[in-house]
Amino acid sequence: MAKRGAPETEEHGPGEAPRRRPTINDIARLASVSKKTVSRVINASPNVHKETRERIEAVIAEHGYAPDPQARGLAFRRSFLIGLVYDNPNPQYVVNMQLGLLDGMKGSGYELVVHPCNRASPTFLADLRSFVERQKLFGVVLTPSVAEDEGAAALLADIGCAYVRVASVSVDRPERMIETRDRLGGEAAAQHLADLGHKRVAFISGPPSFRSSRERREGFEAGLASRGLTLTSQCTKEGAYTFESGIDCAKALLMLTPRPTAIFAGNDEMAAGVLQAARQMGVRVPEDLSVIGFDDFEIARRLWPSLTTIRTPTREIGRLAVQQLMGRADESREPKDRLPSLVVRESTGPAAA
Amino acid sequence: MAKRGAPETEEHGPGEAPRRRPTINDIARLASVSKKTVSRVINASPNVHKETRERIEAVIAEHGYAPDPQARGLAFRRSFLIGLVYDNPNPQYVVNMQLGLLDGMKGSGYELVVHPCNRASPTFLADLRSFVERQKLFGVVLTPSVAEDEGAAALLADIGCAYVRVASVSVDRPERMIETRDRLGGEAAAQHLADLGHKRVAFISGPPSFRSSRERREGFEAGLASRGLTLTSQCTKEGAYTFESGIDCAKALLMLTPRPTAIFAGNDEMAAGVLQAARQMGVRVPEDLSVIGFDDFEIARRLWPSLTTIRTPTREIGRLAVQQLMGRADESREPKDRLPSLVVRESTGPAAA
DNA sequence: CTGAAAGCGCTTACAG
DNA sequence: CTGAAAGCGCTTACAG
Repeated sequence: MAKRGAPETEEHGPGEAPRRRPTINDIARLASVSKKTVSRVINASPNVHKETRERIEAVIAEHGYAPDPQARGLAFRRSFLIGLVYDNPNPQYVVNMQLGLLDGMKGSGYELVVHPCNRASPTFLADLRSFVERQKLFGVVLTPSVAEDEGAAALLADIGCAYVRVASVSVDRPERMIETRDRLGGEAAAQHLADLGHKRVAFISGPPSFRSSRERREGFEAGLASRGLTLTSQCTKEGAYTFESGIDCAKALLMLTPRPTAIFAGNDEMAAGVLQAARQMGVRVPEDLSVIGFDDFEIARRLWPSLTTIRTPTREIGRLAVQQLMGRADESREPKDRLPSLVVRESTGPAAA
Repeated sequence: MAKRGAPETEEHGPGEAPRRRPTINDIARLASVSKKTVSRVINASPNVHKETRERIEAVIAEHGYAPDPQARGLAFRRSFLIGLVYDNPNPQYVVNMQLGLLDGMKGSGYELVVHPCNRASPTFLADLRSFVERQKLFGVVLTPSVAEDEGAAALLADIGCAYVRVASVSVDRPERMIETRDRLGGEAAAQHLADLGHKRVAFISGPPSFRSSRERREGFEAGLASRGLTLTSQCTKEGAYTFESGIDCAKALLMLTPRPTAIFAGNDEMAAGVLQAARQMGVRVPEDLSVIGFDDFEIARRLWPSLTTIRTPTREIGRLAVQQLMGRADESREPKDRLPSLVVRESTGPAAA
């Protein structure tokens, strides 16, 4: 390999063997204290004389000392790893969530370990258990739908693993929850369509295994009700949060007489399917049909017409979730930042006369 | 929390306190050997009497013993963590790669730690270094474009961290490379278009920071040349692997006179942009224009018309990369499984007369 | 406020 | 083929 580009390192000059990283013993010796006192500084114990602390901190900084998480973990009987446990098939969701978690963990010394899972697998709980116990995880963040799994939560509580569940509505103690309040998004969708004069509106739900399916529907119904409208059972179809299910449900809805003038799809993927079905059936969007999605993932801007949707701040939610897990919840932020909000684009318009 | 759904555990019956996990000392005592001998069994040392080994293995199985990776790591001076270092902005790529890595790591006792990075950041190498050194990673997998960064590779080599680079062409020693051979995909795209009778073909490349941009172009040119066609500089635009850049480049190409009858976009994202631009300019696909992408991510099937593209087996590539990193490369598989291949859908058709 | 001893659960280096 | 001792780099429990 080319030596060009090899980084200069502080650890060793040219020709010297790489010096090993300093340990707590090195720092103790250099600061003329016991390693226990260095340990107190590392762990921010209040019982250290101010001058002693400053001396030790100076030595630590000078030598770029960082405690070994493995040794620390062995003594603490837990690791400095945080697990992301997920079963959401949407890559955009997963990546946004990961980025949010990493945002919140930045500088904390923790690392993120990913654990996709399958609630339907017979070894689901056993796998989760061995993942958490073997690595002695500091804690895990659970996202939908596995966040709504009582078996998983009970297992974690049972083995004493800290966790935070991200879900559309509270299903656990407050310190173990981040609520995304999808219901509010459903309401906003309904009100947007009502404001555009739509009366015959339809809804395509996600699968019942996701609590968000229900919350989005109930929010939508509540929003319609606030404008004197109702969602008929004929105009309600159960999808699966997939593109294909969006197509199928939309085809059924577009064959109704009279045809609905607007469809609220439970997520952007299904909304993309609705647009596809409309195109195939010669239904113009938004002239003949308004379409609204949920998520505001990248696909929303790529669709044609571009998709009116409900934005969910997934990355921000992820940041909040880990911070809460690490006990560093940052209360200063506007809670508004984490609520679903309407994004109007081209796929919605006034109801046809 | 509801106790319903709490998993039954072998570790403790009702009312009992949870028993701690067995350690190497427990196994040694139960098998009437020293812990060193248990250690030999754990580490598959050949120097253990067959009967001794079997006795120990039975005790291990009976008690569900699994060595503590932290303690093992402390003694080994390295962890059982594998890092995924990436800067590819495409969520589908990242998730597919992660799934592939996890496939390959399944049952190995290693865990996957994710590390997105930014080559343009001034702290890029320092961040990578501290990530690897602090966690004493077993090794890392690098994916494009960071896989092509000589500074990163040199740093890892310097600090003695094993790594495997996933790139379109070999840029390192064979044991440190997984080649995706994107050039072959470019060739297949060219031959498909040539077979359909296209003569005036255009290309939208990715950014120069990705080696794949060049490989896909060179493959395309080679494929055209094999059919007596050439790619003119007028018909070559530099995009950025983004939807928006696909739109911009396609608009420029579609204003040429004579207009190209086919466009090969360097990835599916840009191909989506080409379809968008064509729609806006009233150019029909595939009647007036054939479009072909690269990747075969989910978006390809959702576009309208659905996208002809080059499939890249990202998940399989990921599986191979970690196995190679762990020294368990599985040579039995057909190498064919990992090559790019043409997927014909609706966006390509015969050249207009 | 500070430290010496013992221990976390493994492995290495050395004996036998 | 097997084991007793020492050590990996930290923390806990106990003294002072």
